[in-house]
Amino acid sequence: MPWKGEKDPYKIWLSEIILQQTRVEQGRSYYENFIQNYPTISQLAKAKDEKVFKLWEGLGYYNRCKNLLFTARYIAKELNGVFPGNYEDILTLKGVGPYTAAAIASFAFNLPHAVVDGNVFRVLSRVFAIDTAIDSTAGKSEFSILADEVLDRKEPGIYNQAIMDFGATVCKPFAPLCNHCPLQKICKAYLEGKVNYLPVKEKVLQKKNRWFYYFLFQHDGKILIHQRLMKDIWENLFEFYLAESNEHLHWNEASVKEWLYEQLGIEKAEIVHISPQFAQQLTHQNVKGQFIKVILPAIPTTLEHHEWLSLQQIRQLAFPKFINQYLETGALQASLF
DNA sequence: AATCCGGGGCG
DNA sequence: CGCCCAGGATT
Repeated sequence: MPWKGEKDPYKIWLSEIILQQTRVEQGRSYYENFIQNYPTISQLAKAKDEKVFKLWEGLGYYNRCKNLLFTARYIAKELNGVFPGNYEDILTLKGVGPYTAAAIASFAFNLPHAVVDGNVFRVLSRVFAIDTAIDSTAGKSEFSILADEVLDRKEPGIYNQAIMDFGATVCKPFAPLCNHCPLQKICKAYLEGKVNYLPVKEKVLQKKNRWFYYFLFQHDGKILIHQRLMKDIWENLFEFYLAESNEHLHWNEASVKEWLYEQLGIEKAEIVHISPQFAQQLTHQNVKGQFIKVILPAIPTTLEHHEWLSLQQIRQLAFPKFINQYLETGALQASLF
């Protein structure tokens, strides 16, 4: 990893935020782009929200990006640009929880705080054959205490890196390399034949189905754009005019015109195109939908206080992948539609 | 304590 | 298709 052996708390913090629930190979290029654009925390603090979100586009969990900016500005202004140097103060930073605080404290300042991430849960649950659910409050507490007990207090940074590397490459979720494992003789799960049953999780997550029908309203060379600011998926990202449904709707020119009239009072509209179905799987919901291009000769009163942007302005904005899938088909050319 | 937040990779 | 990923915030 490019940040291995790194001692700059800014770079460690940035990489750890990027790597929350994110594979190293997925986050690497994002990390490099951020460091190239913002080599120091004060430069990140001065950045415009829109540019930072554009850099984060596609990485997911967009509140990480919001908190990243907030914390950069907090450190730049309130702490004179000096990154906090102890676990308790690091933990107070927005977007920084127990894992990230321990990672920064141990990697940057060699302080004795044990990281407990998905790798550590897995390694400890197997080596000690603990079947307490890792997603329960009791489990989090039990594994944190155990992780602290087995931490190497002389080299906490190296130890933390090592146990996570070990979990990622040897003690893997599926098909772990028990045959070559140096802990074979002391691993309780291996000795008891329980490796494939650990760690234990108790919660099963439910998936919802949602149908997103996006109207690309064009008027006078501009398109209606909306920023998602509600507590929902894709917070702070941009989108077109959204009609959401909890069921599959079948659109044709007549049903679109009827919908436009009944919902928005639009009488004159040219239905240019109705896209095929698009879909995206999220961790906790399935999003399906279509995109409908509409040219409006006049802006209806119901759409007056929305933002209308040119293609050039739209290209600067960060969109969810669901929309980018559609845009990548070449749906928005220079001549619009 | 329960629920929510993305997107990618892998078997 | 289900699970997991160098987790955290909110309610």
